[in-house]
Amino acid sequence: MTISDVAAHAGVSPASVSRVLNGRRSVDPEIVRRVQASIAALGYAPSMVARSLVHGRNTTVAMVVPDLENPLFQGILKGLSLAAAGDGYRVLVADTAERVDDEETTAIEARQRCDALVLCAPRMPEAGLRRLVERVAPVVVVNRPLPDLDVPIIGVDYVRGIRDLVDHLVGLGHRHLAYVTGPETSASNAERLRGVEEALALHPEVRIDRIPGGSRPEDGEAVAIAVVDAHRGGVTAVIAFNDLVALGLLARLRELGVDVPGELSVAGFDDVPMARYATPRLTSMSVPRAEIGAQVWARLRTLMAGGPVEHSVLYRPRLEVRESTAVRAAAGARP
Amino acid sequence: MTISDVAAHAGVSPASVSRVLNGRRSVDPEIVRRVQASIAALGYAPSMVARSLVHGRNTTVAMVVPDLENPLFQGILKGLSLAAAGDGYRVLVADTAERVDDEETTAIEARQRCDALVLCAPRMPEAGLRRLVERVAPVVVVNRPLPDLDVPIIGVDYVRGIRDLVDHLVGLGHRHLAYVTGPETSASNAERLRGVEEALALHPEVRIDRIPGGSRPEDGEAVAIAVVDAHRGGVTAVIAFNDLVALGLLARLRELGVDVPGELSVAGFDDVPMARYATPRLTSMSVPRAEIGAQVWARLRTLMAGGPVEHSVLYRPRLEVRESTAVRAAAGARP
DNA sequence: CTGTTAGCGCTTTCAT
DNA sequence: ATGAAAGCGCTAACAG
Repeated sequence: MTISDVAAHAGVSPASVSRVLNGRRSVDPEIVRRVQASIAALGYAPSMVARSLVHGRNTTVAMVVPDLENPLFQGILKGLSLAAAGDGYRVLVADTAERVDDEETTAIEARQRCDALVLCAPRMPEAGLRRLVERVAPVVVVNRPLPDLDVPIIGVDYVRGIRDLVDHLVGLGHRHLAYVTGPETSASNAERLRGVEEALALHPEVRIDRIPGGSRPEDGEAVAIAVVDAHRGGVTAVIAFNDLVALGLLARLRELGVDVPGELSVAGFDDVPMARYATPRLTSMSVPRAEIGAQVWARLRTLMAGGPVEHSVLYRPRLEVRESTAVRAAAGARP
Repeated sequence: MTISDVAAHAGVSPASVSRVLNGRRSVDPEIVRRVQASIAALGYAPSMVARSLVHGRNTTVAMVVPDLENPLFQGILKGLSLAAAGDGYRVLVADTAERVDDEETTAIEARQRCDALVLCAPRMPEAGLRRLVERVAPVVVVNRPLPDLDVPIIGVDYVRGIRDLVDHLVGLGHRHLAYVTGPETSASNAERLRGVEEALALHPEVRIDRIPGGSRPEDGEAVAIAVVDAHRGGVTAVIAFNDLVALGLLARLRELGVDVPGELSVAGFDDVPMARYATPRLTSMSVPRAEIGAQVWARLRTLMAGGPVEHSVLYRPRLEVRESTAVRAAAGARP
C-alpha cells in the first residue's frame, strides 16, 4: 500500500497525495476531500522509512545506558523521552548490560539508526570514549567530564556534592567518616573521591576512611559488616556511593542492631524516588534526573539543527536532609 | 557519503560494494580488500534508512508505556530490550506520561516507525484498545486480558496472585483484612479485586475491606491514616495495590507508631527491587519482569516472521514471604 | 493548483 | 565474479 495506490484511487497524482498528507495549503479542497476519503477507504499509512530517506533524518535519537534498571538513567531517559516527544522525536534505548566491551559497538550501531546519540558510559575508558564521541556526532555525553572535547556534556557535580554532604555531616558534629566506594572504574566514583579529598583539605580535623563497596543494594548489604567495624573504630557517619547502596546498607544495619542515625549516620547520593521511603528516611544529594534529560534534549536539538556546541552544564546536587543523618551522639553515649 | 563514493574510490561498482558490505562470498578477495580499504579511508557508514526502505523493515520495535518510572515497565523494557538485541533488534520507547487520551495516537505513531509494537496500556478503555490492537499488528499486549482477540498477551495472573496472598495471610491467622485499591481505571486493579472476591468466596470466615488508594508511594502515605482506622476497626493485615504503595504506607505507618508486622501485617505486589530492602522487608508477590519482556520478544519475533499468533501466557506470581507479614497477634495482646 | 520527474541510498535481479 | 539498471515509498523541484 503506497502513496500511488491512494493517488490512483483518488484519481490524482502521487504528488497531490503527498501534499495532502503534509498539509500543504495549496491544494484544492475537493482534492483534499477525495484524497482523505481514499486514505480512509484504503486504510493507508505512510512509510516513515521512505520519508526518512528523503529527508535524511529519522526524528529518532538513541540513548545508550549501562543499565536500564538504574534509577538515575531511568529518570534521565524519562526526561529525554518527554522533551524529545515535544518536538516529534522518539528515543531508542540501548542497554549494554554493563558490558563495557560492547559499549562502543552498541553506540555506533544505535547511532546509525538514529539522528543523534546520548551517551551514558560511566565506565568506558576515557581514551576510547573520546574516540567514540568524535565518531558518533551529533552526540551529548552524560556524566563524564571530557576536557577539551567539543561536545556538550550534561553532568552532575559529584565533587561539590560530596563536599556539601561532608559539610553537612561535619556540621552535625561528625569528625570521623567513611565513604563506601562505588565501582573501581566508575568515572563518577572517581569524582566523588576527589570530593572526599577536597573535603579533607577543607576540614583538617576530619578523617574519612574508604570502604570498598559497589553500586547496588546487594553491595550495600555486603559492606555492612565492614561498616560496623569502622563504626567500632570510631566512624560515626557513612556516605554511600549512591542511594541504592545506602538502602541496602540501611536494611542490613538494622538487622545488625545498629541504630541509624542514633549511633551512626548514613547518607546516600542521587536521591532516588525510594530514598524518602526508607527507614529511616534517607538523607541524600538530590540530582535533577528529568531535568538532565531535558537539557540533553535541548543540546541535541541544537546540534541536529546545525547549531553550535552549546555550553555544557554541571548540576550541583542539592542536599536533602532526612532522618538518616543526625548530630553525633555525645562521646560515650553508646551503651 | 554514499555507497557510490566508496565504489568510485575503490574503482568498482556500487553493487560490489554492497556485496562486500553484506558479506556475500562470491566476491574476489582482491575487490573485498580494495573496498574495505576505501570504506576505512573514507570513513563510510551505510545508511540504515535506505537499507530499511529496501528491506521493508526497520529491525526496531516500539514499546508504549504509561510511565517509564514504574519498576514493572522498566523491568519488562529491560528484558525486551536485551532479548531483542540478541536478534539485532532495538527498542524505541514511548512514554505516554499516564495521559490515556494520547495513548492511541502515540501507539499508532510509534508503530509507524517500527516493525512491531508492544502495548502496555493498563488504563485504556477496552473498546478503544481492541480497535487499536487490530490497527497496529504485529502487536503484543502486556497485562490486559482481551478475550477473543487474535493477539498474544503476556500477563500476570493478578486474580490468582491476590488469592495466594490472601491465603498466606489467612494461614497466618488473619481474618479481617483490607485491600488498598489501585487506580479506578486500572485493569490490573480490577483483576486484583476479582482476586479479592474469589478469596472471599473461598474463605467465608474472612472479611476484606477496601480502602481507596492509588499506585504510587505518595498514595501509600496518604492512605496510612485510613489504614490505622481500619486497624482500630479490627483489620490485622493489609494488602496494597502494589509495592510502591506498600512502601509508602510502611514509611508512614512507622511514623504513626504502628508496629509492622507486630500489630499489623502489610503485603505488596510486584516484588520491585526495593521491596526486600524495606523496613521491615516487604512480603510481596513476585512477578518475572525481565522474563515477561523476553516472552514478549519471542511472540513479536514470530509474528514479524509471519508466524502464527502464539499462545498467550499468564505468569502466576510467586509469594515472597519476608518480614512484613506475620502471625496475627493473640487477641488482646495489644497494649 | 496539479502533474511529471528526478532522486534519497541501498539491494537485487539480470545480463555479461 | 562483476556491472547495469530497476526499484523500495516518498518528497521536492519544476513545469504547465
